[in-house]
Amino acid sequence: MSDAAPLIREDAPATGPQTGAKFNGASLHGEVLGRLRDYIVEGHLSDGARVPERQLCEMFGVSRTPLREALKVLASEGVVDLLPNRGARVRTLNERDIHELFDLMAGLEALAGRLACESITDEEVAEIERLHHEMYSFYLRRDMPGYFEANQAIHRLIVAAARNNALAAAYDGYAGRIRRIRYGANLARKRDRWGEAMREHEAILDALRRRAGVELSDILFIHLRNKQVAALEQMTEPRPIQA
Amino acid sequence: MSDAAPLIREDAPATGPQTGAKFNGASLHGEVLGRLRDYIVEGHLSDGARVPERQLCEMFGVSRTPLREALKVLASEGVVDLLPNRGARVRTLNERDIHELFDLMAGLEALAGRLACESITDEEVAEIERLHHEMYSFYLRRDMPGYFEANQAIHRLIVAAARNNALAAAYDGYAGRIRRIRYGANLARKRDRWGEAMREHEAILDALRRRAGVELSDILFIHLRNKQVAALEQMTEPRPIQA
DNA sequence: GCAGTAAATATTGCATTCAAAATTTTCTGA
DNA sequence: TCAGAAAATTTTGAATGCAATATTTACTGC
Repeated sequence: MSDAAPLIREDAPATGPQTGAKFNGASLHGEVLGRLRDYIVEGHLSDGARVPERQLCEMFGVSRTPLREALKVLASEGVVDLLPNRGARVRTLNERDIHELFDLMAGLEALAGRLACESITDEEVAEIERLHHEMYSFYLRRDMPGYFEANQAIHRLIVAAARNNALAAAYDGYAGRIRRIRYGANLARKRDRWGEAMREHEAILDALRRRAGVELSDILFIHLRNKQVAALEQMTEPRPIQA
Repeated sequence: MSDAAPLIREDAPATGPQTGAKFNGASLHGEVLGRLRDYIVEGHLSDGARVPERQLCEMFGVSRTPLREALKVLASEGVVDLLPNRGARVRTLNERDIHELFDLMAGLEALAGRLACESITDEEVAEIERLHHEMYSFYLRRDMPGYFEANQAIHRLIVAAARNNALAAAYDGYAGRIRRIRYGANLARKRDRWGEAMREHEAILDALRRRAGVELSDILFIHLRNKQVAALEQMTEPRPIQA
């Protein structure tokens, strides 16, 4: 099992390098949390499978303590379920969960839009306008990845303009959980839905320019609801995400 | 060190009895999490004070492992901050934090109202009506605690009627964090604000009856914004909560 | 064969241990 | 007396140990 040396963990499998700046590397717990969340959200432990504690420890090159701490946090985030004396199980999102999360995100973005109108600067609006035009040209060129990126950037800017860290944190958290589904939804974007989305974005930009908070809020909600429909269609139709 | 008997831990200080049914007693971690969160949110560790790990362990009668697991979760909830190698610090809510949380709650309730209108049953509306009238009579009698209770119940029912567990979980989480401030806000409710709140509640009920989602959403948001103003006034005016 | 049970194994939850910080206390020399 | 350094102490972060519970495997009687 364990030979003597490896405590130093410089040889730990794939721990150091690829971690980038993304995870809180200050503590093992922080790093393991980030990596494990990604690992699970990315679907590597698909299905309601038992989370193999020991195995993950070896994989991350840490002891069970920080791993288990990370699991508690993931449980509180709803990423895994904790069964008494039976460990953690991956909580796979069923259609209803996705529906709920999309609605919640829609509500958060609607809120962000409303708040943003209260304090967004002309410069920020200009930046969003710029991104909007960029996105539009991606649309004309049928460049999905580019479009997706610009789209995300706009939504992020709106959330940032809301000047509410608690909201931003909540938004990021949920966005992380459904990012795979969102991406899938965009991949399968049908031509007509795409055009519709562009038109909605026109309305978003317009409301933002006028600082029409309530209106923007409503448009954003509907916009995300429509995206949800597309995502759910994509989810059920082709294949259940992981075959 | 360990003689045979004491593992049973029936003599653990103040662990068993007062735990009530509130916390997830299935695991020590779950119980400690609930109790520690309460302990902190109730203000027993006020100010940005260092969280005394050892002391809390004794107090809860557990080892550091479950306590530290709980701390990680509380950190992810924003209740404490984790300083590398320097432990956890109570994160005290400044005025801005409270403003942010109130706005976020307002957004969540606005969402709940909108969703509720999509699927609330006549029975549920009737129950809310009943509570509304109850609340009104508390208002007439100037019975603050009773009013507060009925008020909370109405808001909870609206969230429940949204049929969105993710939303409900988020709502409960944030509500827990600011419950002390909310209570304070209600205690200090000025006569005129109270009457205003009642009128807003009339409008809420009316919109709910008509299943006017967008309208209800807007009323709820404004209602909570007004409550926020009252809360912040109360917060800054009298004294900073803990002397 | 195979349902049902008992032994063997693995996993879990928590306590304990230990090295590396951080903090506090004690010393030192103006 | 007191600023600054050194030593002692405490606290932290993480690994390891251990009893209790689950799970798997091996066995028994049909």
